[in-house]
Amino acid sequence: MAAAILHHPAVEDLRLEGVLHALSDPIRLQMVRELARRDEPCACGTIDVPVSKSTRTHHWRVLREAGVIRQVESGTAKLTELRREDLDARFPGLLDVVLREEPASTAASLRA
Amino acid sequence: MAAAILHHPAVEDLRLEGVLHALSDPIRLQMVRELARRDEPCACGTIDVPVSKSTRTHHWRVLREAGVIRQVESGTAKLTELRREDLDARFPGLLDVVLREEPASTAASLRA
DNA sequence: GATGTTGTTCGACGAGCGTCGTCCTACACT
DNA sequence: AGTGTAGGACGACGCTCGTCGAACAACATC
Repeated sequence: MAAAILHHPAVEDLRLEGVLHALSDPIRLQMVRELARRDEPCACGTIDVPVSKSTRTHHWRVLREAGVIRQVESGTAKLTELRREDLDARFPGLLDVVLREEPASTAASLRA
Repeated sequence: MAAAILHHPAVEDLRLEGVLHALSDPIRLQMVRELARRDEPCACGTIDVPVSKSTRTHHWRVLREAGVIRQVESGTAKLTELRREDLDARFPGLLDVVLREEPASTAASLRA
């Protein structure tokens, strides 16, 4: 791993399409929500999703390159966290929408 | 066209992933923004985007099936409008984020 | 009825995405 | 040193997506 420089887009380079696309996958949405729930940098391996290890790596990269998360290496682990401030600065309200949506709750309450 | 019944998902059936995916394409984003600017049902042919006619039809269908727009036939034309209230009810703030983003403005102002 | 306008349908094509398994690298710990 | 652990790199596979042109359908208008 050799402390490779991980590519993170600058705040002003965040593209709305990219962020929306990154968030439009169920697995990635799950990852982001779990990340938000913890509210502190954590090893990405500790967030489990029903896909293989390499697929997980792929999703983390998509999220990182879209600017949704930030990752820093720490030993063998890779600490991952949401870029809350950056996202809020660039697309105010977007993260709130995504995180407010409880998986299979709002729909049910609307139906009732 | 024979007054075919156009499929529109009910409010409670709107899925966040679907809406995000529908909005993650530059062309569709452009369509939605123009639709919002006009703020009234208008023939979808009057909104021009740099793609062919059939591609346009494709994009309108994606937006409709995701629940972003509503279309009703009127003669040979097809009146199209944003489902503002439905989107605001289901995903409060999302539409605001998408519409606030002026293409190539916020980034520039942040850079300055 | 002939022509024009609006929009759809139907393949087709290339690119990208999500997924996987396997191998590899780097650090940690005994 | 040897073993374990966290994660990446690579190649492959099938599917979906965005795109197009050509042909078609329905209505309007002359």
